[in-house]
Amino acid sequence: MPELPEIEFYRLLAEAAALDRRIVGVFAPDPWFLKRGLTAEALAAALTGARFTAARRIGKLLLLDTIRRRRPGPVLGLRFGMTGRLLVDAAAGIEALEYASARDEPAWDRVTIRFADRGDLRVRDARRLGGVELDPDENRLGVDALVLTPAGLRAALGASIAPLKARLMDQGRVAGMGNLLIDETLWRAGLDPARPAGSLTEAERRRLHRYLRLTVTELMARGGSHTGELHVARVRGGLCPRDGAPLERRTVGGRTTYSCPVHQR
DNA sequence: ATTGTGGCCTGCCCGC
DNA sequence: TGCGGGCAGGCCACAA
Repeated sequence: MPELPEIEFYRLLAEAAALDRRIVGVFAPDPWFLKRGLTAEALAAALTGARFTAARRIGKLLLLDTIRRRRPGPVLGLRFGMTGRLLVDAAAGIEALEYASARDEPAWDRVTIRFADRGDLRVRDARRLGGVELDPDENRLGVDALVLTPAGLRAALGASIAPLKARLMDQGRVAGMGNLLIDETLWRAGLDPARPAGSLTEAERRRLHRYLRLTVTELMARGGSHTGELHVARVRGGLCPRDGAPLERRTVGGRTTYSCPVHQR
């Protein structure tokens, strides 16, 4: 599913292929996909005649800045939920998206933004868990996981008694981490996802910070959040790839969680 | 304020 | 072969 690495790929795709092209139309046939009262008409009115000037990302939120007649326009916010993909000129933003259908139906295009040169940018989302909005509140998101500092991590964890995993999933604290990425990170860092977030020692926090950055950047290089070492064993009855112990399968922070009871403490 | 829970949405896969 | 149910999870509303 799209987590930070996938959205960063989408950002790069948009940056490379969607900027500075004049928008001539918007096709948004699914009202459900338009958030915060946005309508297809309002979206078309906001974007027609405009161009994208920059592709930014905070966590899993992709932001496309616009300009029209030299004046800054609204920011287009794209969320991809679990099965969303970004397509520019019908080229896939990412080849194989975990849990996404093997099929690839144009009927799943929830928003299509057409450019004057006949190309287009689309959000294709089978399960409709993503969404589109104008001028999303960027302040609701915490620090992006890729630029999180040790001090930022300490602040994000605080003295909370909530499970470590739940705190890392909270997009208002740390933006960009999803279920797979967090399981992989905590598995590498040797930390129990159910540990109270505030119970980490200074050394453990440092270790978590190091592995968090390491895991995100490495999975980006490997091709996405589903390419981790833990991932292959992330099935019922799976064994820890590090020490061979049967992995524990639990719900932590409301999410199915796999962890190793031997080396994750 | 913090923490936890359930529902949304749909495709897929398993078991009968 | 068809079908029902469980499951996937990012995000949000809501409850305690």
